[in-house]
Amino acid sequence: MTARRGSVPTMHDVGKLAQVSAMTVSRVLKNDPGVSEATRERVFAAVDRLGYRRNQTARSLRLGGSGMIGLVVTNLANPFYSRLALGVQEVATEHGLRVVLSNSGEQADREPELVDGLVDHQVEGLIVVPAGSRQQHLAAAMRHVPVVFAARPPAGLDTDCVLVEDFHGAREATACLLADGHTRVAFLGNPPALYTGAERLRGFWAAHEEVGIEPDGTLIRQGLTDSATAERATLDLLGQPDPPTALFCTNNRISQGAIRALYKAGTTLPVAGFDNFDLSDVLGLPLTLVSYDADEIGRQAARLLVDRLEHRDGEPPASRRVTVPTHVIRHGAPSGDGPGQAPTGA
Amino acid sequence: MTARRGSVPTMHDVGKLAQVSAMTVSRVLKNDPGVSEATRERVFAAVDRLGYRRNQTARSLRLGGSGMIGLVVTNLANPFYSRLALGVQEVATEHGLRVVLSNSGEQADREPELVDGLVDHQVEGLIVVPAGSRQQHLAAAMRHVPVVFAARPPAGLDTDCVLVEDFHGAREATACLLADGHTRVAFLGNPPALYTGAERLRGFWAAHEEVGIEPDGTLIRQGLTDSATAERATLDLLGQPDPPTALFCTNNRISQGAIRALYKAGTTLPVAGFDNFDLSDVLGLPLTLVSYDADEIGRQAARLLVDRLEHRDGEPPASRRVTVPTHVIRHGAPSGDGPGQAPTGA
DNA sequence: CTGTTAGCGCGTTCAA
DNA sequence: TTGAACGCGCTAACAG
Repeated sequence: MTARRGSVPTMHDVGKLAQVSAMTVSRVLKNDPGVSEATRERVFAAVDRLGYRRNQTARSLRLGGSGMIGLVVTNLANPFYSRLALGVQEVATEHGLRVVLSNSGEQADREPELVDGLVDHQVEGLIVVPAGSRQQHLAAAMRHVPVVFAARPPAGLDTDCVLVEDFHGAREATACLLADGHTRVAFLGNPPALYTGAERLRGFWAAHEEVGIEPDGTLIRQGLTDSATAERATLDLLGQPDPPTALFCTNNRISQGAIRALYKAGTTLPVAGFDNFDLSDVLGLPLTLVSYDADEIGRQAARLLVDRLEHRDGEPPASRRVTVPTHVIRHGAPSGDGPGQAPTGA
Repeated sequence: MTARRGSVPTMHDVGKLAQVSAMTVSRVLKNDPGVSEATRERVFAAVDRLGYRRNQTARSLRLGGSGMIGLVVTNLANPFYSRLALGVQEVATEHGLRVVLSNSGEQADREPELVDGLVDHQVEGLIVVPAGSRQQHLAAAMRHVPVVFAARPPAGLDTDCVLVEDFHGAREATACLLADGHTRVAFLGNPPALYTGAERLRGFWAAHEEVGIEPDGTLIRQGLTDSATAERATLDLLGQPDPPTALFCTNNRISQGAIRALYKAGTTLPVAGFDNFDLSDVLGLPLTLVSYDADEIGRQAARLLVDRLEHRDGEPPASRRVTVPTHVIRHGAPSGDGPGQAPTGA
């Protein structure tokens, strides 16, 4: 019952069994109307009997299209990217496309081979969350297939991309803390070389300027890459002579690290951060989160890509930039007005 | 700079530019020793100039192997499965294999087409987390390629599979609650039709038997499918005349739903559950979690598959069943012996 | 309604 | 050291 070697049936085999040519089998399987009902049935019977399945590789070669698109993400273990991947899958499936997924593990140097490999496999297009700022390999890939950027913009490449409102979201969340009277808000950020890191810092800064406060340089920590580094940075900040009274974190992992640090230190501080995460509503902490639909980033990226694939033969449309909106969610401490979530807008 | 239509260069094009035959290009790209250094260089130059990439589809057709394996999971949004997918990726990459990922969304009826589609795409093998108990389509797929089951066992199919210690883990965690003196432990479980659901209930029951307690039927809720249903079930239990004094949850989503219910109800109850999850250590709840390495399930499954692929031509080895170990983690309430995690084995 | 021819891009086999 | 012929499995275009 396991895979029988040397036995994979071909159209020819099916045809022989059904007493027709391979061509007729092809027609039946394609639902070509010009086939008599009698032969149709014979063919289907033979297909069933042999367990025949069309060889999509051969079809791709003949038809010139693999029916696959490639997706490269930086870290599938981050719910953000798995949601993004689901969004891509959803739209791809609607269009009869299969998704080949690669994970760069945030190692920028691994990305080129992943991208090249996907191109070799004849994917018809690519959606990429670029891991680094070097993007020549993506330029090269664009000579073969359309490429859509997700979550981070292209650097000097003319192509579609889907972003979230990084600046706006960071500004808005920071403004919430400032409006609550905080004047010493710490910034816990990912590497500034990353677009999102830079952009969210800009938003943080802008919010301060709007209320006429200069952020204290000693409260700014950048280059945090995961929950553990964020935890250490937070503990460090708490131990400073003049510690912060609130925190702003640029992504979910950093927020979680900061929260863990506060927990271990036995302290509570208002925390704002980019990205919502599981159980954020039951932590009993004053939490201000920049939330958005990660699936939607994937869906939009897939739509842009599909659109380009469908207009392959005409003039390529001008490159587009889509932005997915953010909104701020506030969770209160349980001591506030009850344990429920405090709904909030801007 | 975008994909130039009608321009994808072939080996022939490269050969023309390098003034050799396509065959020689093929040899150069394959690192075939029998090529003069001079021509090698000319060929590589031409490859660079044209941005040539071998057509993997054509190679697959000729060589009879796509270099891809298929992975079907039920819910990529669940960190458990994205970790599993990462584990698969890791091992696949080591062996030069690419992973094509499909998400069944826990809809058992969608699974057959996903599996068939992957087979059509000439994947060399499949790793499947089966969504339902109907598995004929998987039997059919096994006629084409080896199939490894992950997280849930095959039903009447003779093939490899990787499981976690469902029974053992559930028994152990439940035993912890019972050892703490609880006699009314509620069971919040996923559908009993799922192997994991049944198995974990068995473990729950066994732990009770071992201390001579008969579980109260009114405290057993099965068929929970997500965090929301678990939350409702928990609230319902809490409102019963004779409510539970502790909870056992069969997976991460159910645990989270239960925790949310407790939070909303303003109550605290010891919770035990299968699967670890982010921030479980900072909730300040008495939490007993059955933890294990989800990546490892993927890695082991991939190893089993690769092993079969490598022995394709010999007699297929007898089917194997691998089990990934679990261990119990206990987090204390902050009122206990300090806010840190209480490390525990047992 | 059905079959034959040809070729998608590549690599194995054989010959030069 | 290099090239020509052939075929992997399938299907568009043309017979019949």
